[in-house]
Amino acid sequence: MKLATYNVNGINGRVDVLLRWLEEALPDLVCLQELKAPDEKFPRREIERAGYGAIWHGQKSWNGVAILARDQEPRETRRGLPGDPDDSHSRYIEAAIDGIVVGCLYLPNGNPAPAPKFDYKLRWFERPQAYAKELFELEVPVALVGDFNVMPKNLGV
DNA sequence: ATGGTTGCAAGGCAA
Repeated sequence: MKLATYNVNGINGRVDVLLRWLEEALPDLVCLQELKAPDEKFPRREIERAGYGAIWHGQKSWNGVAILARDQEPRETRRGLPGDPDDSHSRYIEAAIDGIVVGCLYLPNGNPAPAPKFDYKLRWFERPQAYAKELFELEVPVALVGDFNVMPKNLGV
């Protein structure tokens, strides 16, 4: 299985490139971030025509995530992470496809640091970590994919 | 120290 992730920075501004890439790369599963479009403006038809089923969690102007599956419909298992009912950002969507649970994540950028936005990022980070433990305990195949906005170590810059 | 880019959407924000 070929699983890909792509921060599109605007699904409608990038849809031609996305379709060309789907045709060339033929990924089985695609996690998209930064749709920057509300649900009703997701280019469902174009993506269907390219041979992909899709689920999406959009938002006007910012954020927004989607999962595409080649020749099938992703079965949505969750939208939004547990732990904060007031979270209005569309940053997580999850589906079951071919016996795998696929989580598509777009973690806050958090720049600049230090600043309130960075604090927000660190707080937000707690929920995917807690939820990942829940998923792990299910002992089913899971792929958590997306734009984590994180580096493996401090470069000291 | 400043200017440098892009997308959304209609001015400024987020990245």
